Amino acid sequence: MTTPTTAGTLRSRRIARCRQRLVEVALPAFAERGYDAVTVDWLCDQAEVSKRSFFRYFAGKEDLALTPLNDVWRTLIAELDEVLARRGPLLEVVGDALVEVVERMPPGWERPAVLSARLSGTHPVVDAAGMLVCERFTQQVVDAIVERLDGAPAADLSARVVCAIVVTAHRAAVDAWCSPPDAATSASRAELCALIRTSLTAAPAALELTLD
Amino acid sequence: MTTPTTAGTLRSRRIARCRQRLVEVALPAFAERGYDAVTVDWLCDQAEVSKRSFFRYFAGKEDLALTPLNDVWRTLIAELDEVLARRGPLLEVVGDALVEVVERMPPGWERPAVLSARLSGTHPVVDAAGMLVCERFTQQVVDAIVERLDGAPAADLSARVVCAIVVTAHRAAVDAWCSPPDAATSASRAELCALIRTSLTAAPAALELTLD
DNA sequence: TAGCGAACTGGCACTCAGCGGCAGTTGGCA
DNA sequence: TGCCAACTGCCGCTGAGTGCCAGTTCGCTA
Repeated sequence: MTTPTTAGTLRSRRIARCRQRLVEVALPAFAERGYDAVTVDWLCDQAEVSKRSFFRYFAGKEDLALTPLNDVWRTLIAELDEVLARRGPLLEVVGDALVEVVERMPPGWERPAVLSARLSGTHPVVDAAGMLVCERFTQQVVDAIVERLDGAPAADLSARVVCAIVVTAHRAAVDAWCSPPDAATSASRAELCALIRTSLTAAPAALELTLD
Repeated sequence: MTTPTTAGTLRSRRIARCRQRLVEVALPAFAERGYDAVTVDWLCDQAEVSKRSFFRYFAGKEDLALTPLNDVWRTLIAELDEVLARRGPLLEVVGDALVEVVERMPPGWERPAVLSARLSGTHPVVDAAGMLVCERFTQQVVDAIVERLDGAPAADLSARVVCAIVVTAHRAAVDAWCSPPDAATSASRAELCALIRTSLTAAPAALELTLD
């Protein structure tokens, strides 16, 4: 679903399968019975994984709930070096890279992603965990940019602001994407990519927004 | 510290004093012995408040840890109607309002605020809780703006982006403000306000940041 | 292809955050 | 003065997350 099960050693594939099994059990369960009503113990029972292992695979219950969405950011982080080697306005470079990563998510990613996004919208605890991952992403970008544009004044702040805009555009796009009632079955990733692109291009105009 | 103890009914003043006592005990303890090492039970013991009441006064341990910083956002939220009645670019309006709120925080606010900010920098759990409050702020602004500029295209997204920039500028300013080793005793609120203003005016230039 | 070492695993018991229920208290107000 | 509603403390519970350790499984090397 979120990690191809056909690469690496036997061991790492087994882990990937376990993680995947947990995600597959968890997200529909969260949607049907409620996030709080589904306990980690129950999930472990269902997926036949010990609780101890659960916390080796996931940083916590929220991490599990956000796996599909977080995978996007984690992939982006992993590819940062390559991304930041490109030329052009940072906002475009990062924004484009984000869209590309979404386009490359494994087949079948959409359905859990929608469930994950909805959970994030309704459960602040989950939402917060998602923001944390975005924050980690921002930190990486800032570090890389500061090192790269060593002398530039306020490169640090600029990088932060750019990331904030990208993250905001992404959030807005995902919100819109997952809200139609039939999104879980019909939302396409092309749609999401289009939404992200629209938000990204519309974002700079926000600075002109004036009251009265 | 964070709420004047001289207003409202006897009852509400008692509550305010309890909250304050807890904050006063907690923040230094977190700083000295570590956030995780200080348990809620211990804090309740020290402040002579039952655990049950603790969770009536605070949304959780992180909420307590962030009280000084969160108070800023909560005040801003409370005054939103008045703030959004002003004229001018939204970014300026909201940014200015934020600075004004900081300026009006009660005397002695600085020291716990610094401790709070440091905690937020070192403990992701705390940081996440802080972002959640900012998110709540953003949501309020978005709702108000959408209602106000009913017809405007993408008013929703624009409001989000503006808030994201304000929040980012604030974060950057607070980071810089609390990092000198002697900040806990010497950091002044004028300094913080200046930092926020600088970040806010520098932020729009981020859109121009270009690689190579 | 045997076997060694490292990495992983499950199980158990534990800590701690946070909540629900309830009976007792307190303060606001008529 | 006395009533009512809001608040309080206490008890016990659930569930997330961790530390420990002995057992196993896999990958690698000879």
